[in-house]
Amino acid sequence: MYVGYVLDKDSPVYPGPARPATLGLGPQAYGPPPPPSAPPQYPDFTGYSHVEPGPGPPTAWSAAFPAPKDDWAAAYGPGPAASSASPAPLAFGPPPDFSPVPAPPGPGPGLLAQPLGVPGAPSSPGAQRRTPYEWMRRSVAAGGGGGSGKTRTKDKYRVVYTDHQRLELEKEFHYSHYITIRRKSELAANLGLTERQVKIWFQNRRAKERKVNKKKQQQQPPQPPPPTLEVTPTPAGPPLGGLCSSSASLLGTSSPIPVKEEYLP
DNA sequence: TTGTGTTTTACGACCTCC
DNA sequence: GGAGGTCGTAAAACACAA
Repeated sequence: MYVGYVLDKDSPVYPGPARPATLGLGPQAYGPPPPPSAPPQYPDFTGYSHVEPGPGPPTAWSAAFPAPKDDWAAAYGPGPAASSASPAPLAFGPPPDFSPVPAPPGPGPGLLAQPLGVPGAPSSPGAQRRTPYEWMRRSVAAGGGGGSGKTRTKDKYRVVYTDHQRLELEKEFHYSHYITIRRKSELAANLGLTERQVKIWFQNRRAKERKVNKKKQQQQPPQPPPPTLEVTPTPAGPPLGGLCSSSASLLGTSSPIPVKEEYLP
């Protein structure tokens, strides 16, 4: 959907493999559909401990992508095996405005200051409390399954993404709930995933977001509907309609959607 | 150790848009 | 027709209580 739009607008967006940090674009402006991303909307996004693979000893990151998926290799071509050889995944970092949540106190600057775990031991086995970010502690599980190319028709159809894969996906999702084609390609290449996986991850992530918001709404006491609700025109059907409807619930704001700079003429 | 509940990948069906 | 959207669901992975 909106392929042409995205493609047309996509080419000049990212001159390099990474989103230019100098763009200074807000989350709301990224992506053709109205990204329902707004800093206050993600109280559960408490920041990520960005485990930088860096030049240090190899972590689960490099071991998680031994080879491109067999059954996807034909459809998607050779996988980005270089993802394990270069720190490219980290070439794109959160934009300067990507700091909706105050970084927890601790060493290191910025959003990702809180250490996920010791590099090389990203699973924090000592952690007892089950947090919403439990996935941050279990990257090792993906070492055997990550990128193994199992499908539902095979013996093991589900793989577990590494912490770093999820981290980058979450960062991208936090930046925009809808990913452009170009960003999807970049992300897939950088993370050693297929574009299909990235797309499905975003779909599932949006579903999760809707589920969480729905639960929150159910937990909140019933509130009288706003007086303007009945006159609010319903946009076209899905995906825009569903998108907007979900976005409305997500955003809860009536502020006009700013047009991202890159999409301006 | 096992049972149970939750979360995470992955897919299919169906829809809209170009 | 193809792409991607939501929605529902299957099943693996995981956490936790008993």
